[in-house]
Amino acid sequence: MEKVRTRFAPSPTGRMHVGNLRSALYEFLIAKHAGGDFMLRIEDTDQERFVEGAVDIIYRTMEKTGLVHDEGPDKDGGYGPYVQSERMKTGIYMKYAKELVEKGEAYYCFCDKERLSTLKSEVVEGKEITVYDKHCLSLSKEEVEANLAAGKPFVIRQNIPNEGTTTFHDELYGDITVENSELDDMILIKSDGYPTYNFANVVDDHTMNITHVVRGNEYLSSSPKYQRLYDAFGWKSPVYIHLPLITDENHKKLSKRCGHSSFEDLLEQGFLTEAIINYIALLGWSPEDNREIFTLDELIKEFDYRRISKSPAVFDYVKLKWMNGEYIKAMDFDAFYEMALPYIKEVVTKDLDLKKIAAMVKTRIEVFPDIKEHIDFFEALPEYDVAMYTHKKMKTNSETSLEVLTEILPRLETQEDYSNDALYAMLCAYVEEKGVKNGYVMWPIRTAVSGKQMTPGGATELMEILGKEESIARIKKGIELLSK
RNA sequence: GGCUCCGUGGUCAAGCGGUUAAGACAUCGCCCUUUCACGGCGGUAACACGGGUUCGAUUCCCGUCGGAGUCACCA
Repeated sequence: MEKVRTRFAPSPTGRMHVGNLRSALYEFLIAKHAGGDFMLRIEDTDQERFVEGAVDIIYRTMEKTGLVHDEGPDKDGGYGPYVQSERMKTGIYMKYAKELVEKGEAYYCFCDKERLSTLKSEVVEGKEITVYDKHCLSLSKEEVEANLAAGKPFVIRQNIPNEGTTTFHDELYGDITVENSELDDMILIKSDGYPTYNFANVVDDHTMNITHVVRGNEYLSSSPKYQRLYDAFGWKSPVYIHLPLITDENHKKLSKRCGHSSFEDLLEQGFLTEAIINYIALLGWSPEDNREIFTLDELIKEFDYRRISKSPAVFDYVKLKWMNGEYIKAMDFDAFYEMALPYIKEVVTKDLDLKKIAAMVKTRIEVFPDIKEHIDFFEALPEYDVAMYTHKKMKTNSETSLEVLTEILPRLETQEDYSNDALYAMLCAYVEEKGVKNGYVMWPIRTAVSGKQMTPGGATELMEILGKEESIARIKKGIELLSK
């Protein structure tokens, strides 16, 4: 069996779209699962859309996610160049386009924008749809030569007959057949001499020996044209695997507008790379068992592309957050601390034990920015309502709280050891003396010390971090509030 | 609009002719608890519809409806 070769072929036009990243992931997994090679090719044939720095984003993303390529612009494997603009300089696309012209499978077209605009078109949903009328196909060889000699701008179009049908096979979707009359004579070589994506893609995939073409579902409808290209050249077509679309909550193709459509967006929002990869692996694919948490290596082992689903998948931000939380909980503390520190420092400037704060918060957050709302009270006691002292289950209210706080204050003042354990023991002794439930005492103290409904730890844990002086000040403040 | 694809709970999904139709997220309730969270337990919730084929359809076929994608000198 020949070695499996897949490729990730992004265009450097900006951020790494989640859909693209998933394509890269699946391409990587399909190759690696089969012990094959995964290749990176840069498709920069559109000079207008090229964005400076976008190639770096691609490299950075691949490295960060662990999708290491075996071949690429930076790693020659004998099939280079791996950047289409460089490949173009070798004349490869023009050479093959001319071969097609020779065969009558393509032809020169000199129609300008003006003539094209006179073609009958139809406006559907705000989009103008025109079909080229094969006008230049009737040009004689002499006319073509003359136009060329005169330096007239031209494009080369694929020649698709109006009769018959074209069929291609997709591993997931099966055989797909369309009427040739539905297929437009698409442009292969643009007037600037660059190949279109459609053409460069086919030529490159073949010449670079790609065995499995894995791409988004949006290419399904243009695949018959690619198939005709392979047939016209007499090339063996690759195995096609079209991936189901990833949509937003409205079931529309994921777009920048939703705010989390790119890998970088997600990173900025505090997600872990591993969690993102794990999550998107499960968007459109499922393992044989019910497992959901996978490392990249585990995915390589389990990934059977025949289990990729056919229907589109909604990108569920909530579930991603849950998964990210799972990863955070499983994280090594030091690694977590390093990542959490900037978020902690954003709200805590006082000289407190940040490690302890980090440890408290680790199991309670889903994404790093969640940290802020959990710990902001450490910096300064927020304004709070005395109603917070009332808790049905703890059987507490303003009166009982006032009593507890006033009774406990002297003990806190004489208490030397402000460690969690010591404070807890001290309070428990008080609880026993009074013959009440733990919460009856802990609740008002925790409230007074934090001023919050929700905190990342219990009363004594908070006091340990806040320290004696601040804890007492806050208890006094609580007494003051409750006395009113 | 033409063409193509898709159609199991709100979401991701298992299922591949006979099942009490898994599991996860979300949601709800209970328990635990130094509040919340975590954790544990439990609940609500789905085969789009109509015809076939079959002893038997979520599963196969056809149609309807619904959704999406695509129709560029963008990829």
